[in-house]
Amino acid sequence: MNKYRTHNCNELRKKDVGSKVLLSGWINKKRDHGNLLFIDLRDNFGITQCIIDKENSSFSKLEKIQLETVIRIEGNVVNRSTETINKEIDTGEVEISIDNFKVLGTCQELPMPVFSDQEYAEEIRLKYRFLDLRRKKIHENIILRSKVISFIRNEMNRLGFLEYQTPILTSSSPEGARDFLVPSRLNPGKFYALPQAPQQFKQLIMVSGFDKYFQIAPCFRDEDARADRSPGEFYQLDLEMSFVEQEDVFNIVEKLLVNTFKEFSKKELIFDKFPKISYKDALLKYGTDKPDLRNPLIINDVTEIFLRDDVSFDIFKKLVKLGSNVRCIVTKNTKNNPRSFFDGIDKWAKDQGASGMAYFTLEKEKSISAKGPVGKFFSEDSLKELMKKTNAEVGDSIFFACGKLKELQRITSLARDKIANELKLIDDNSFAFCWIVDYPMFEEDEQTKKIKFSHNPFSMPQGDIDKINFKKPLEILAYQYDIVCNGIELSSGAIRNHIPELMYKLFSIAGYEKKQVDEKFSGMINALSYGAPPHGGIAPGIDRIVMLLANEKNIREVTMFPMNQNAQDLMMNAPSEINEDQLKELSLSLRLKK
RNA sequence: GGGGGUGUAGCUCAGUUGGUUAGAGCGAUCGCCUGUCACGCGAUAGGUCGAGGGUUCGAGUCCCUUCACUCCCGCCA
Repeated sequence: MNKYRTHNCNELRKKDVGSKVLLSGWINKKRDHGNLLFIDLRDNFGITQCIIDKENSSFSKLEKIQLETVIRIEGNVVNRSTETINKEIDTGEVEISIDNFKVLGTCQELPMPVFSDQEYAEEIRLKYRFLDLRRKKIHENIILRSKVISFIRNEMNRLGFLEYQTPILTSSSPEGARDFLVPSRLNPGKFYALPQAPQQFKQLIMVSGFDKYFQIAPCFRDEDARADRSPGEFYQLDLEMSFVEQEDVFNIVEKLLVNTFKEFSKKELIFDKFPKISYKDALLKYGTDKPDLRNPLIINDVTEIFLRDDVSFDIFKKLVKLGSNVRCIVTKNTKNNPRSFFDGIDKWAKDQGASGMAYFTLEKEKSISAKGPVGKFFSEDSLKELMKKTNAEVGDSIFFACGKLKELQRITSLARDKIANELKLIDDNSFAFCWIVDYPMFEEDEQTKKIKFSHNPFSMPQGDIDKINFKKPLEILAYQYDIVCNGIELSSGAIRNHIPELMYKLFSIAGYEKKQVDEKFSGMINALSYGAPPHGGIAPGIDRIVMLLANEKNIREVTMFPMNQNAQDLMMNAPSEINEDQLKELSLSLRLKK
């Protein structure tokens, strides 16, 4: 018999009454009645109430013991009387009458309570993460994460994928995020980079003939954190397939995600078959390439209305002449909303750095008119035209924003969320997935005006290769796609370019000479020259999937040992200084800014 | 790099227009209590009001600087 326990803390039931048991766990809570003491003993599995009275010689020792001390309890399982049954816990019909106990791990006064639903400052949670992780919600999140990963592994195997590991110490790549660098002792002055993703390796795996690859892969990017973005490291379900087209990847990933989300969440999936939205359409209708499709509001471009002579809204008209656009959001049947709702949106838009949002409500008595501060500037004809363009009806309201395209997209996208939240149009009990497709291969760098890759340089351009017009690179679309769920970007992927000549051609447009490509991507370009299969893949973010399933807004709530926003591990004190000998061995010297 | 928010007891927070000795709940310590499950009751200890400077007769409160945490922008193929 194990010397610590015969049962865990969630095991004992009515049928066990009368048996002698050993339980080990943490003291979750004590209720001391002076002559009678209740102890809630907790472990990973649950809670069991234990009880001892003054007759017992251990009573006074147990009475003094700190919460969160680890003890072993020896006692008898006894029935609880009907009125003392606790339905909140699985073991609530019984309790342990304590014979004796033993301290297995002492506990000092706690820096933060474990048994509490209170929220704590992250600083203290991260410093004492081992205490924080004992708390119910986050403990369950981490277990969920494990189960999700294990489920995904099984599904991938079932779908014919095999898991292969790829190197953690690899080479720095010029495109993309900032690399984490690791100095090489054996090669003074040279550095490894931690992989931003196993992108090149998974393509090499395809060239090596393995057909279907996946990996729950750690990825490292030295970029600033966000609520949904860990600094430093995160995990992707990295996958790649040979001899596939875009649709083949879509079919596999849709199946996988639908199964995973149905397995682990009770929320409704609005679409089993994910709608496909082109990048261009997404920016117009939603102002962003990661739209929340639970939100029914749609953005319309109505710039043309402001070129009409019977519209006299001069502020917008002037801006339109100077190259601005006007876009609007229609809210259904909001004619009776209070003035404060409309002004609130306008004020909010100003707080977001926009020049505000104009609005009016469509009304009809004898003729159609617009009611609101700027309503008088619109003729009935122009209103009819507007209604036709936007599907607005009498009783609806329209919010307008005017600006240069990028800024306009930003503010209308935010406004779409804001207005929908105000009107409670978003059903939080559902998941809305979509594909964003047809990303442009290239884009213009706003500052340098140079052409650069807009996403992944290894993506395959769309269309017949012989007919691609390289003279107009900004018009070339790529077989590049993203998955978005509830406004969160879950993954991006592509059909890859496996043709070396085409690769050189595309890199030359982005300003790389053949020699540079050979140097920087020698492994890849070399491999593509020795018989590469057409291939493609995608890499859904594991942390974000678990975040959605756990209904959390912050990625640290589903990460066991996260770093803080400044990329520091407060528990392990990383990063830390290293000594002179270590530096010397690596042929490094520090040049710190003062 | 930039913008917003927060910082008061071990933890979560209150603290009015600048005005006497900075408070509460939880936790800790001590005492009382035999059926609780957020047990109850009483007492005690516990404070560089993030730090530095300034204004003032007087600063937790106003001003300046700075630090930490957090959210956002930039960044993240």
